[in-house]
Amino acid sequence: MPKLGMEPIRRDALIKAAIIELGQVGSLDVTVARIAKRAGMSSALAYHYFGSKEHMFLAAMRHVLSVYGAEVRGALAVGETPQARIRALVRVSFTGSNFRRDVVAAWLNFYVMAQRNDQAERLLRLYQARLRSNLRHALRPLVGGRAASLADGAAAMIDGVYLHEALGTGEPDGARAARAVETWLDAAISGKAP
Amino acid sequence: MPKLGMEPIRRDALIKAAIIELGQVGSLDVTVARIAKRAGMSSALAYHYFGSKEHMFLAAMRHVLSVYGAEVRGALAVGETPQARIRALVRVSFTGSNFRRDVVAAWLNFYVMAQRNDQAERLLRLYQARLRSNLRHALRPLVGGRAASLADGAAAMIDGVYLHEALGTGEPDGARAARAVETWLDAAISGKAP
Amino acid sequence: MPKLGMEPIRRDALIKAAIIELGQVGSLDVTVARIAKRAGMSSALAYHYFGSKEHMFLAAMRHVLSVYGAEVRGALAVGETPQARIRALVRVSFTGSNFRRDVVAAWLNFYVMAQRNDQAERLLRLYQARLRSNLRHALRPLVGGRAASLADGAAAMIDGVYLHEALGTGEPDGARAARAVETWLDAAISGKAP
Amino acid sequence: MPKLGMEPIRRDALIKAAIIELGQVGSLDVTVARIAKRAGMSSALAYHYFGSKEHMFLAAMRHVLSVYGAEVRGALAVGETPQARIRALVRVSFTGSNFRRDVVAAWLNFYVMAQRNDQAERLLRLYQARLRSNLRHALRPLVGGRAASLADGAAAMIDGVYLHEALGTGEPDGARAARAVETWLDAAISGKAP
DNA sequence: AATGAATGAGGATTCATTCAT
DNA sequence: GATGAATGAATCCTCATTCAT
Repeated sequence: MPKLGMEPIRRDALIKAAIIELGQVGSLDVTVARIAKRAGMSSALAYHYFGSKEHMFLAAMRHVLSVYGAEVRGALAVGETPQARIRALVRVSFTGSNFRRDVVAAWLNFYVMAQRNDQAERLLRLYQARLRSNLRHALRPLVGGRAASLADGAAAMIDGVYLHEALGTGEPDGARAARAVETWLDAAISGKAP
Repeated sequence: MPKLGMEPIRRDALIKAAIIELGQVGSLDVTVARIAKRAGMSSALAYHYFGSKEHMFLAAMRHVLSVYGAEVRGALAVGETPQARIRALVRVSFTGSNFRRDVVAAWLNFYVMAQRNDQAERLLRLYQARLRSNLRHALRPLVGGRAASLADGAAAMIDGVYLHEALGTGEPDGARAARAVETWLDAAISGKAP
Repeated sequence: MPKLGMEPIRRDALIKAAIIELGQVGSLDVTVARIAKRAGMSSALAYHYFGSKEHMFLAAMRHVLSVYGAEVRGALAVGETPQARIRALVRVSFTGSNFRRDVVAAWLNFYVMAQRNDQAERLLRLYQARLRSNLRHALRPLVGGRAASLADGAAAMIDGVYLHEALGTGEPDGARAARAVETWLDAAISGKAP
Repeated sequence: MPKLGMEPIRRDALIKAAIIELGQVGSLDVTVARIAKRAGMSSALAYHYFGSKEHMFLAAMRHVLSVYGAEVRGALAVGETPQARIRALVRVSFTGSNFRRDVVAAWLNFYVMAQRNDQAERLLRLYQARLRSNLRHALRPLVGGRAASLADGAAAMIDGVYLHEALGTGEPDGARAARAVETWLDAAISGKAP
């Protein structure tokens, strides 16, 4: 029997390396060879496991999204009041593994990829739909019929702030970012606008 | 006899072609040959005028930014009340040449480019600084000390909505986008949050 | 306990798979992995048994040739008159396992292989020499001194018809092919030409 | 104005180099780089002119076929009697540029290519159809209704002899090859077989 | 001013082959 | 006996870029 069970380990290493390279190089032009090297293997092996560069990036994207999704679920489970749940939803985007420099940069590239790759587009839409849906549910008890429109706005706001961070030098400041979104949300919630 | 004054015409054609290609292909991988072809000339001539692909993209970026800047100035000049000026600032981002499908996509790629190219980064920062500054000035009469923070928020919101449009299928809807931002701004202005 | 006698079974499966793939893909570019997969094993095992891709192809070639040779011997044993023996020699080439679509295509590739591989060339020459020799022996009672030249012609004719079938669409028609050769042989035998 | 009119020269050089390499290496695995080098240019230029390796091979094939076609037309124009025309048709296949060692080997590879490439298959069929048609026309005055079947036989015979030469060592002997075919044809023409 | 010609360098992808278990 | 793991070495193809004319 050969050495077994390498596949998940290798895939994982490649996905992580891809995200780091994506963040470092800042574009989808990252070489498969570079990613493989960072992951400690030959590029041929990377192909063996992913079949193509594109598939590798999609896997990386799925990984980022699933981590995000898991943290969202975790945060929602903890929040007891609607306010707490909203706060949690916002904070998750700007915390921990979702707000690391390289992950933020990777996101930006996923957006670019989504313009050409259907799979990527679908993933991105899915993420956005979930985010909006979660926000809507949390907002409804507070603002009733305005929930939908506020949720859309909050989602845009989150992504906008996120985008700004993709450009900043130095490590992004999640606390500040979250506060910016929350400030707006508070104002909007208590505001009269539809 | 050599044709006189061809230079600005050629440069312009290339810049416009670059933006269109950028929007169409959706990534910086557009080839110089394709751009030149669309602009009706050989790629060698493109190099003659711009020296490198990067310079060409930077010129395209500057073009987009300067069009935007001009429209902002025009809009500010017309607006008489602070409210009108804010409204104008927001609308400009989602109108006409600033909100065409390809321009939006080009913009996204400028963000990517800014992660590696200092010039591009500077241009983008400059744009953001100006946008914030303009918003601040317009907001001060209405919210006083909260102007700075509201301006930052509005800027993020604008870019966030813009980003969402970059992904949407079909032509982006500028009126809806502008309304989304304005709704938020109104709420924030009348809100109690800092 | 290790299974006993797996070797011949595995080798056989690989050889058969190689021929099928050769016929299907239509060139020597077939990958070892594909052949092994079709044969129901890992490519590593294919290497275990054959040492190299080339050896595997040579084995396949030998297999095809030996099947052919066996059928020739069988046919000759049955034929009682010279005419019957000639007829048998011709028919064998266009019957059964020697005239299956994939075998015909494989044959064509053996010709290509023979241009670079000495072993392959030797095998091919051997086959041709035997075919000619058999034809000569069968022809001698009928045409005496013209046997050698007629045998050469018949051999060329057989291969030419065979080649044409390798290109045809649909399953090759052995009966028609055999008849074409026989018609010529009959004419030549009764002809005045040397 | 740049250096002009290189295209036909380069294409020609590449086609010729491709045929030589094909004959030398003996398989379609010839590297584009090798061909380009032999033709005295970079492989990038080869791609510039042909777009792909496949297209280059197809062009080579077309070249070989068109040379052959031209020689056939020339030979037919000269032949005055049916016998002379038949003789000419046979001899052309075994003379000059159609019977050079490398060209013969190239042919063999065209057959292989035809198994996977539709264009190649079409070209090969076209060649065969024309050869048969020419033979039929020349044979009709001599054998009437048997012309079609004799033409098919002759075509197979020609290709068969040709195939045998692809394997021979040393320069092929065209005269002998032609004689072999002619002997058969004479016998068949004067024979009683249909 | 303008362009066809030309290439070096690089990157994705494939595959025969080896090896540890 | 059997195979997943692993890679070096190609090879195709692309493209930014340069240059002679």
